[in-house]
Amino acid sequence: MSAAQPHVAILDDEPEIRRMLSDALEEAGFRTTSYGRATEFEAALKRTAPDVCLVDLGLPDRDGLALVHRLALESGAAIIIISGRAQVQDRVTGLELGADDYIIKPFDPAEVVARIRARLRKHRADAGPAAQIAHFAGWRAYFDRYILVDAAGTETPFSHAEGEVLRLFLDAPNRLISRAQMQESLGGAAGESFDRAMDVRISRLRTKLGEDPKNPRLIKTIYGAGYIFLGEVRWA
Amino acid sequence: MSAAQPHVAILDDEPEIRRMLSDALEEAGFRTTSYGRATEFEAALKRTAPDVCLVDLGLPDRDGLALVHRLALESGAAIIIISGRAQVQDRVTGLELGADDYIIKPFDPAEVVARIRARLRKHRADAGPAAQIAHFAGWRAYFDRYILVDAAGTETPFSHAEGEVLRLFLDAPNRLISRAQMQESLGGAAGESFDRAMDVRISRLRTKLGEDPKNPRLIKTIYGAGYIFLGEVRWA
DNA sequence: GTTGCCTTGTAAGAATTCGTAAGAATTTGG
DNA sequence: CCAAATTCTTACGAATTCTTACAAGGCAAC
Repeated sequence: MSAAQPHVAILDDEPEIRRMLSDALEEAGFRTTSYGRATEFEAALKRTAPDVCLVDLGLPDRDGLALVHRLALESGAAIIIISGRAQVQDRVTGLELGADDYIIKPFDPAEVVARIRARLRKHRADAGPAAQIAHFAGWRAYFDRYILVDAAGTETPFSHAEGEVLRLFLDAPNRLISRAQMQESLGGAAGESFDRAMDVRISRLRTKLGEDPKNPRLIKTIYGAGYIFLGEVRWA
Repeated sequence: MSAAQPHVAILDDEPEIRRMLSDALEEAGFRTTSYGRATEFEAALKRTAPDVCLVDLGLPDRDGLALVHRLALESGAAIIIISGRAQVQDRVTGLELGADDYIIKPFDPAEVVARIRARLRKHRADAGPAAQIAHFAGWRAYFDRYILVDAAGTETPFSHAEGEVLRLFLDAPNRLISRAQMQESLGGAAGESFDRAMDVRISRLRTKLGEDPKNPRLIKTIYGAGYIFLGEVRWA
């Protein structure tokens, strides 16, 4: 896969549609090349290897499905069919022949972008799942390694239970989280375990974050309502 | 990925739809498990790792999109949303949150099958033919010769049982693997053999990898949840 | 066939994690 | 300022997991 700007190749015989797609895709941060005929397209494939191919089936100069089939076998790119043929049978055969997705005309460019992103994301994820790291208030939380790192670089391990609470906070900073919400998000089954278990989890988490019990700066208690995590959080 | 029969997990609150999907999928050669509630589904995920998850967004007991998001981060499975909400915006957010595909109700089972196949096909193609050599954290593991080689070139043999565990880890690095999942992937028969056998395998593997028991850097224990293998893995 | 080495599972004691209980501290309302 | 409710923290115990030790089984060399 190309580095920063994934390359999307567009094959459609209608210039308007090519234009619409390339505009939307470039705005979304992709590099695009467009072709109106299958022969041009195939010639270009010999020079460059796009990450994604958007192929319209209704081509004047070649059978679209055959082209898709060849692409699927020979190219490593993700192949997305765009077609006016909306029958289920069309979609099934397109997918069976090797397409990775099938979008029906008329389409919304936003959905095309989202589907392309989904394909690329999975591609990348297979190489190695993105590390889940959160930065906040001088801390870094590595959820895959279960450690906290402070500004000085000191590592502090945290347990799974503590990590669940921390993740909940970091996913919704500066927002009140009621005790009931926590129970539901974490404990799973409702109302079983003792309320105090949650307190203890939070208490232990606060200790590891070096909070002053008298004056917590990160995890604040809202008496009678719940908790709130203060600070700016950046996920990487 | 599981061997011959890929495993598809179905989460939908309507029994009729579950039935229709599982029938179609099993006829197509998949193994299926069905769940009507998110809690059941999540509990099952701790025991087994499906290859594909079909998730209905209209769940009674949990926010479907939040569930999809968590799945995308924590599970290696392909995630396909099935939903009655047909707006483009719904589809875009679903895909942005980590879904690999979005199918609108009412759907044709044949298309669902085709889309699942498309996901699995790409998955497998990326994985390529079973590689025999893995590089990670300065080590090289030669699975065909049952040998570990460290950065200095020193060779350490490992046994078949140890190799099974190691391969499981290297196939899904930086991802939590529950004890139950390991049993299913390795032990074959469910629940018979003593739990401790797995511990001992891991313990021996850790020893060969020169792990510090107090502070393991490669194979981490997540109390009550399972194990996680840390590091970048490259197969050759 | 026997010996010896290697692999694997089982058992038992040690260590870690997490939930519970109980007393202390804090906040709210009057 | 006092009483009641809520929350915090410490200590303890149950459950889970780690490691070491030992025994059973397999395989190769002799």
